[in-house]
Amino acid sequence: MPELPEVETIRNGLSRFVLFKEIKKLVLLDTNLFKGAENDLLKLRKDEFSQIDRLGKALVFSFKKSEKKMIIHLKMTGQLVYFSGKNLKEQAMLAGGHSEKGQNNLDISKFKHLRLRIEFFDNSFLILNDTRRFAYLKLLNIKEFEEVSGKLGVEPLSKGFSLSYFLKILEKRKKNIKAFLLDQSFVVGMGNIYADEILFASKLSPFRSVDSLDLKQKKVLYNNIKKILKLAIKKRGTTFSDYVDADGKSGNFSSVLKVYGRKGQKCRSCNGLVGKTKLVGRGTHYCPKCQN
DNA sequence: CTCGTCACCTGAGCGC
DNA sequence: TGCGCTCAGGTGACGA
Ligand SMILES: [Zn+2]
Repeated sequence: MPELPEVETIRNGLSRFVLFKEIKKLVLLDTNLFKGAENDLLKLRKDEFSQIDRLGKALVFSFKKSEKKMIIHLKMTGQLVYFSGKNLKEQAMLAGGHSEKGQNNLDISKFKHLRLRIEFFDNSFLILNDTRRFAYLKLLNIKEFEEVSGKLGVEPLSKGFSLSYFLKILEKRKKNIKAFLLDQSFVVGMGNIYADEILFASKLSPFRSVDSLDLKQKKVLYNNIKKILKLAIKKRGTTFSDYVDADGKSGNFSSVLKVYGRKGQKCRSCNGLVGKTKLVGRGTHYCPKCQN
């Protein structure tokens, strides 16, 4: 899935294209995506998206008329792609999700796993493509939305994520440190890539438990969570090497990756090799020499 | 509480 | 070519 920096990049991209455009219809192409009543989707006709927010790794669409919130979680392979509707081959705009190799020519025929199409009256449209079909769309009323958001941890780039708060949630826990970073009920937004990168930057072994960290290490970890996520957002995510935004800029964090996906390659900080193991159910990349 | 495992799905890559 | 296996950016349920 896109992790926090990717979702933030998607949010920014989409906000430039789909806000305050009159919605024609939402065409559900895979009932796996949305389990609610399809009639609720039809009710959005002639409404408009008024705002797009990010909640952890999910996108939250608000409407001009409807009180409901539309939540889209892209999970592992979901993509949101905007098409202007004028020239399918040239004016498509990858506004989100993982880009795949050879996908820089965004002809719609390249998207083989369409799950949703949101059509606007000006003939532009947004598609949701998702190979593995883990992505979901939910339409929630305010109460349901607050229930969902209430279960999530703090936003790491918000004011609420203070050092003292971080130290507090680390207290009295024996959880594995990587499992802690991945657990969305403590701090949202980190996934497998950034957890590995943040632990490397902090010179902390992914095998450590939370209660083994001293104060200095906790501070370093805290600072790196913010630093790495901010840098990744600045680079517009790890998975956007083919992405070109409205200004024609492309960017990617993948060139900055230190350990993720670099098994067997030379560590960027020492002369050792990047190792890989399975930890808390996930492939985990680390440098055994640099991280203790 | 914390961990491991499985499930949800599909496709890519690799060894044979 | 094809088969079987492992792996993949996420998350939730279940049992030890
Ligand atoms: Zn190293």
